[in-house]
Amino acid sequence: MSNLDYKALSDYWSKKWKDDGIYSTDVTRDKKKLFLLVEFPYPSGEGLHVGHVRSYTAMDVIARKKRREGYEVLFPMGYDAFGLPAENYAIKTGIHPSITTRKNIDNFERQMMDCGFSFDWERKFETTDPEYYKWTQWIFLKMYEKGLAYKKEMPVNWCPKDKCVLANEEVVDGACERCGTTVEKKNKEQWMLAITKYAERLDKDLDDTAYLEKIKTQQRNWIGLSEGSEIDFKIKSEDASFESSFTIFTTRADTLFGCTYCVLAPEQPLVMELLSNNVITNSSEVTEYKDNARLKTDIDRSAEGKEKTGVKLEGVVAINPANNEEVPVFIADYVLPQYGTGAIMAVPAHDERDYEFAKQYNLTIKKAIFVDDQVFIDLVNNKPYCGEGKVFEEGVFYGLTSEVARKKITEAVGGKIVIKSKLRDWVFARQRYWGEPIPVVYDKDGTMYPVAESELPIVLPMVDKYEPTDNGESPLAIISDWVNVKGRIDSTGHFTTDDNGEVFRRETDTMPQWAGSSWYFMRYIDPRNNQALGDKDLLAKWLPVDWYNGGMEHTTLHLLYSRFWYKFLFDIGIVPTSEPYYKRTSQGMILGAGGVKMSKSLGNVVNPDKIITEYGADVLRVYEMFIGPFDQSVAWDDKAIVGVSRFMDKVEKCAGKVVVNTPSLPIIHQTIVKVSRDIDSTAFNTAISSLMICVNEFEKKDKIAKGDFEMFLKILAPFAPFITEELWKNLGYTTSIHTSGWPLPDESLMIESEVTYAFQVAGKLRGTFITPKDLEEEAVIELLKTLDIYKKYIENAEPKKIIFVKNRLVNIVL
RNA sequence: GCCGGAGUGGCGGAAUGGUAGACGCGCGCGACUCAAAAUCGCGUAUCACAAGGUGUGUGGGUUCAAGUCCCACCUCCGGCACCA
Repeated sequence: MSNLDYKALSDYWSKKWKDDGIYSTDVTRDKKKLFLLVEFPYPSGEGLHVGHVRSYTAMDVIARKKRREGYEVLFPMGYDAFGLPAENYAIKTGIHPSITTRKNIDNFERQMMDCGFSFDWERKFETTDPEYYKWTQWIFLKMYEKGLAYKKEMPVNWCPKDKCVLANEEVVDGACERCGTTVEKKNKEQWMLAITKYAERLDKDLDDTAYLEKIKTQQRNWIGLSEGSEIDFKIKSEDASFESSFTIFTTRADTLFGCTYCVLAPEQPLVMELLSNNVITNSSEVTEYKDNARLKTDIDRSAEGKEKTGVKLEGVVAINPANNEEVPVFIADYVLPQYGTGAIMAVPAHDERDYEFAKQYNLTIKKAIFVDDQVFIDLVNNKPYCGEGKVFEEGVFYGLTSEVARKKITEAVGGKIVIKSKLRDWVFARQRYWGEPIPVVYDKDGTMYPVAESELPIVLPMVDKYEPTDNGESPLAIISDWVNVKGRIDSTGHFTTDDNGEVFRRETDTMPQWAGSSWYFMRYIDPRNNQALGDKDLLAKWLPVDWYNGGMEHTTLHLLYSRFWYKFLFDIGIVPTSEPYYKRTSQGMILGAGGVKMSKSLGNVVNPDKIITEYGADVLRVYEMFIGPFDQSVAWDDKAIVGVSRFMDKVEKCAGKVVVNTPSLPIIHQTIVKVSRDIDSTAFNTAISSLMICVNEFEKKDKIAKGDFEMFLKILAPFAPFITEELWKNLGYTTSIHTSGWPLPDESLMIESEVTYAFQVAGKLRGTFITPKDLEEEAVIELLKTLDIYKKYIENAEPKKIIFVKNRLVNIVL
């Protein structure tokens, strides 16, 4: 066991580093900048998770190395402190969320200090600070000004337990992401952010980033761009007394000739129009189906899976613009109102879903495409042919490939090529207390006005009750001296408070938790600025973030949302680039023993405090870096920690063998090369492995050169900041190891004088032999021929071919 | 169904096309000890007494040489999913 008192070590050095400010960033300094970011935590009552430690240690290692390579590194930390758990806790206990949050933050901070992360704590802030959310509200106002924030009556996802509206992204398999309650549909007037306006850029601009490929792919899938055609269909009553039209969206305009019916989403406005014009002869049936669809939750609607339902609109027909054929029109809930135009042309011969529906309702199936006999074969086999082909219809399009036909046919029928996205606008409001107030007011007629910038921040008032009201309004709604505010509307249409003015009513919805985290990284650059969200020159200098590491679970929500906000801020001239993060990486999850998810119910959650108490923070850090490939999920293994603990003990022991006058070993120079390269490529596990190999070599020696050991400590320091600092001090240094230069290997000392060759016969390994390094082929073969292994396998046979790879192998083909 | 990622000892995992299993855990034997723990040393893919053979999910292929490259599959994990 070690002689070191880890607790005392960590307390001493944490304080010293803080006092000396060795990790603080001078953002104005004229040095090469590097902005490294990790996701700031939500300060839950559970405290720091070993998953946080994995992510934070990894970037801490990078930060420590880069500082010592001469970069001005910005590596900050803060807290994403608004959110439901604190509020739900308040409902249960009556304790104000700010109190719970404060307590949790203090605990998180203590834990992060214990871990020795080299954050610049001077830049810390919380999203719940009014000086911070002032700027969250300010961004909202700017979005409102540009028409990107708007209110809309719409069916929203409603969690009956949390009494709260959820974003689509927060609904997982039809249930509330947080509490698992089945989500209901409810019509509400909602604040929305028009993220869909940025869909194309959010996809395209990924090209300019260095995100991990899987992160790009996941974002692209989520955004779901597809290029297709919008084509108008006429619709009329059978007696031609009524005429109208609708637009369909299709990616397969090449199959337009195979359209044998059309389908509208039940929610399509045209359906209402047809009903109110009394042109549908089975209106009661249609109305019933429509009402049913509206009540269904998304999960009911899709859970029916393969069974498709729909109702024919009797009394009307649509006209296929390609051939002027009359086709029937249906409403069916397999057509989604929010995607495309909420209306489709159905081509059962070439689309799975249309085919299935056509079979069910006995509709005509007409082929529009051929590929040799494939289409025929498929249709006989009871399945549609959904691939590409050539146009089958006689006439000007005959024989055109799908790709060409899509354009030509779209053109011919007066349609247009468009790009659609699966993305929906972001529901940007919660009827809850613990969030940023939305900075708008309403007059007595209900007309809405944004507040003037000078009014910001709109501070969240203290309340006594946190329970949302039964009609789903925020508890803020009953704080009358906050909700009702006297003021006037200025010449620009903005509200300012004025005791002599009229009474207005504040918006009582608050922003979702994603708001504060959508721009937090920018604030670190200039965290105390009260004139702007950040000094323009400093933002220009420090943005974008060079490297952002975080969890895969944030790929489609936080990452997308923050990219959207950032692009908006770019458009209004606040930030210098259109992408916020240059590089994005993601650590794998840490699972419990046996590879199952850590959870309280399974009782397999590892508390970092416990590990630190038992082994010290250095061991925890090194273990988490050694545990497995950084980007892969790994199972926690209590037993394996002792290996790391032994390693640290060996390092300490080696310190006792340090002498001045003994030659440098090649291994240390090789290790410097390996560790440097591995840190840069996030191969932390192999970096630790090579450090272990190096110590094992040291151990075998009676004496270790002081220079060698110093270099060793220097490259171990990013991983194990406490012990290395202590041993460094013991070597007689008075300045921190963490401010020392990153060591460079001595190439001339790095090279071993001998190499081991593999000896192969016809590709099979038959032995090894040792030669001086860098011998030429002739000399090596010469030497080989004198050896027993050569005589044994080759004897007097004449080699057909000799493969020689210098310093590696000789392969003799007979 | 679509899109990603991964399959290597008892386990976590290493391997610019060039000695597969580094490093660590575990296990076995030994040293130290009255004893145990800790520590140190040696060993540890597999079949075989041995010579030698076989081995990186499966089947093919390219190559002097394949865990690595190519083709066809299988399994597991993650994401998306009636997206027209």
